[in-house]
Amino acid sequence: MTESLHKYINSFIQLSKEEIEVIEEISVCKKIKKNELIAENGKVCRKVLFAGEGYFRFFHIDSRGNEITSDFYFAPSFITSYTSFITGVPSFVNVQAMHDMDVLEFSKEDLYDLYDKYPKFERVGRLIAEKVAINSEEHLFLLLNQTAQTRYQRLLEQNPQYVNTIPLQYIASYLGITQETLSRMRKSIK
Amino acid sequence: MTESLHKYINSFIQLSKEEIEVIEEISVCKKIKKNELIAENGKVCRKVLFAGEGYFRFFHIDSRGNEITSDFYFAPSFITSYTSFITGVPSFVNVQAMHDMDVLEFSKEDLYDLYDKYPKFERVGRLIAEKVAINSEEHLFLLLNQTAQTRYQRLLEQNPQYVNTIPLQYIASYLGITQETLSRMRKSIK
DNA sequence: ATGATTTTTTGACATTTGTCAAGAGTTATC
DNA sequence: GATAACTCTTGACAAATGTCAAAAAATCAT
Repeated sequence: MTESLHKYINSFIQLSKEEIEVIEEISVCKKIKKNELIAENGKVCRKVLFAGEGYFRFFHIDSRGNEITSDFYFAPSFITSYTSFITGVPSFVNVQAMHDMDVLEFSKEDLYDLYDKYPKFERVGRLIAEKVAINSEEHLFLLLNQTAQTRYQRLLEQNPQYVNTIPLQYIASYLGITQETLSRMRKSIK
Repeated sequence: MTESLHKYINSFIQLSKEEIEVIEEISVCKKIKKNELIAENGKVCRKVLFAGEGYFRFFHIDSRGNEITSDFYFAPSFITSYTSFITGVPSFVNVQAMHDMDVLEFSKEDLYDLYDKYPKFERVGRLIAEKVAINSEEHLFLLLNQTAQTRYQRLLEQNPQYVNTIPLQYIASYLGITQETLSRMRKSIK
């Protein structure tokens, strides 16, 4: 598991032996159950997880009581309710694990300590924030510019290993359409 | 102008005299004309601007030749084609000034130098990246969860000083609807 | 395996939104 | 201040998507 984390961090910055040890020290292994919420609407999220495999779903309940899936995060990645973690405001999204899985957990305090003590980790923090920003920007761009059908096909192409296991209703709200429309769309693609 | 920049940076981190001087040294004052593109589709964006007043529009041309406004950025703020600036990939959005205005320009090289030399600026970089991420996340959330009408009213409330001067067509595509639909919506609100 | 639960598909119909075209209003320019 | 260029509104109609209800298919738990 820590193996997977190093590989991930190494994909954007080189860490020394010491730095690897330091981050290992503050990480806590956890087992997460399918459907478990790692961040919850109304609660402040004070931790970040690192997942080496599997994926997470971001969702909330809209004014009419429907669950709306706003995002999927595919491993390897850090996962948190980003806005809540950063600002300390209660999360408006729920973040849900879609599988049983092993993760590494980091507390906000430990992470901010790291930022203070090691400029290198401050940089890691910046790079990850930039990654999140770029990801959201792309998601936004796709939502505004591509039809639901194009976005669905893109999701299929980019995450073939997962997409066919995601319940249709989740994908539909992620695409901003109803389940029925997605079902019909799918049929017409074949 | 630099005055306004310090005030802005100070709103999230305290800078020393030296640090203020350093950032002044690498900033270049520029005059920007209304409608000027500060980042352009297909071109790599290697600079960040700081604007003390006014606002910018992010847009691109969709597959059918229509201009789609994907975002507005209101001063005070740093402005760039974020994804292109960070990744070095050609920008997919155009970023357009909506007024004549004065801005400060920073080159990528100078900024990255600053990151290397001063951990404090590395942190500023992180905080700004986080701000961008949070902003996109919120925009995404609104797009997926609120009706066009709610989003329009929200835009009105949050930026009353600008919204009534933004051409309707820009706002409409930002909301993901047509100009005609927005016009009818507006009528029904009154 | 079998019944229960969940997920997906389908149909009929209502509603929303888009499209196209024309006209009214506004703003800029000479 | 008249003309042109742009922006906004309106109407009639078409197309896309949503809603509700029910059936079919897939999955889960005992």
